[in-house]
Amino acid sequence: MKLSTRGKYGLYAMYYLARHMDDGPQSLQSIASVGIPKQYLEQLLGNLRRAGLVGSVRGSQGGYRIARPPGEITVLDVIDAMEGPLELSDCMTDENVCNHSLQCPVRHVWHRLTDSINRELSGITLGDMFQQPQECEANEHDG
Amino acid sequence: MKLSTRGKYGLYAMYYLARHMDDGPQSLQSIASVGIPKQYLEQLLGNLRRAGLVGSVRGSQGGYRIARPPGEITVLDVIDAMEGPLELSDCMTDENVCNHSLQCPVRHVWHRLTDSINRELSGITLGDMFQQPQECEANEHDG
DNA sequence: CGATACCATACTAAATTGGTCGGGTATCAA
DNA sequence: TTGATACCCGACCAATTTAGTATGGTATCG
Repeated sequence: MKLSTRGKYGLYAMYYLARHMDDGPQSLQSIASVGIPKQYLEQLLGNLRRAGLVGSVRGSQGGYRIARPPGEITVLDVIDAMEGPLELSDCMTDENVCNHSLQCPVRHVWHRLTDSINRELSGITLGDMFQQPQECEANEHDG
Repeated sequence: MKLSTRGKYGLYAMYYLARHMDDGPQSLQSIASVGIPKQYLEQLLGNLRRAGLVGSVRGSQGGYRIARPPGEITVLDVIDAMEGPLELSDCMTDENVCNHSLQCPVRHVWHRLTDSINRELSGITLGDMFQQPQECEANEHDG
């Protein structure tokens, strides 16, 4: 069971924008400098923009900025935008995959797990992440 | 964010074996009858066997049986056996992916989420699942 | 010995992941 | 108006994973 790197990259990017929210629009180049492939990040920022989490300014001196205060954006918002909504199994959303859905004990477990994950992630905002003060690189450097 | 069907199938199989623990070894055929492709399930049961969650009896009249009482097997045991241990990101296990791992706010979020998931899943046993009494088919039928 | 049933490995098609590429469009500044 | 900057967008790609299939083997019972 793994998350894709999209969630991680998206969270890095949002955290970066949260920390630079008073510095004007941040270029893709500068956001990518934490260690994310630039053209890949561009796609990911498109998702964040369409989800309403960041705004963008085109043209020279343009870039991205966070759309709401860091305390009003949760980690769940970011992960949902990057990886799509949490759907542990088809039987959670597709009514006719299973003919006893509502009584299914497996489905019941999935439901509990879904709630638990959503509760945890919606309880952490980008602002909360500032409690852990250090910057972080997205991937390896030598040294 | 999705789980593979392996976790679901594995949980179906374990639940079935838990309910038939006093009926002697259950053949692959009979376990598969809840709606899991037989040869695929065979692989999955191999994982459960190697994880020590089920025992098998070869030969005629053989089959699989649950290795411990249902109250002593958690959903986490099953999911771990089927999908491998929960590893949300490489940076959780690989020390040199990120050079500021311990201070990384993203890593901190991943850590909280990992704990939350493991806590939830280890708090549910196969025995607990009997509280939801109905059998359930693993996939679609007509009707 | 032969039917039953588990064991093991290899193979496959389709989907997903983690990018890359190439060309567009908006904006600013000279 | 032109050119540089920088976002926008869809297509493409290799590698991996997923969800099975196929095939042959091995153990056990009767």
